[in-house]
Amino acid sequence: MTNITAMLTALGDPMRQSILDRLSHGPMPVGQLADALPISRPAVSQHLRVLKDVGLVLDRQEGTRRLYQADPEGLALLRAHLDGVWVRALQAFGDRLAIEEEEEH
Amino acid sequence: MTNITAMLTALGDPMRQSILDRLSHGPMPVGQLADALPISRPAVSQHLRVLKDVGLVLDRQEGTRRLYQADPEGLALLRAHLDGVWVRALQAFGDRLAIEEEEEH
DNA sequence: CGACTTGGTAAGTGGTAGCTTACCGTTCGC
DNA sequence: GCGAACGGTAAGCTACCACTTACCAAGTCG
Repeated sequence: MTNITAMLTALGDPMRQSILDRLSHGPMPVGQLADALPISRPAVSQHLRVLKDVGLVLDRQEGTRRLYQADPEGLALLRAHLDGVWVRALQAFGDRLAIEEEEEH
Repeated sequence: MTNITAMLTALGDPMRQSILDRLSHGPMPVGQLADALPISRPAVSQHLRVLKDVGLVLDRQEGTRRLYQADPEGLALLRAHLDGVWVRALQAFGDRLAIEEEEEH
């Protein structure tokens, strides 16, 4: 299981998508996330754990609070992978069009 | 539920990730996918249905077979979204570094 | 020290996602 | 037309995942 697979699997949950999206705007403590979401604080903690384990989120202690934020490095990896898939799909798509073109004559 | 959310949720399953990855290399019939994967053909059909519903996969009838392939357009949407998240995270990350720099003096 | 804030962990539960087998529809070649 | 190849759908089962409540640990401030 590569990192990318784990990342995509982690992002399979809409709540985690929402959390990562919010954290991409800047650091946020757990409580504040829980206030903005329709789930309990422990649930948010569990989601953050998952996101952290796969490298999509960073955290640091700040007094009694713990600030989480999106990890640009992890996102870069995911982005690069998806880019590869997209490029290949585009290539395959273009190839097919070329073949059809060929067949018309 | 936007398309992007649905796409990410669909990609939450490793088997679907594998399927989309294979389809990015070119069109493939259902049976061939099932042969290459450790699940039954109906299971593959169900996954393809999900991927198609969210716009990540295209299909066309070809005689008795049905060819599936990755949809470059859908992938482009997903790519663009992830790009946005990444850019924001990078921005937020840079901002924080700048503040720390400031505080040192 | 002692109260309060903040958050991670444990245990338990309900819902659902993914799988299988069985069945049926469609297309092609003889 | 008939049989074979190919694939979608139905029904049912199991396992896991997201959630909740309850509890505990750590830091802060009076």
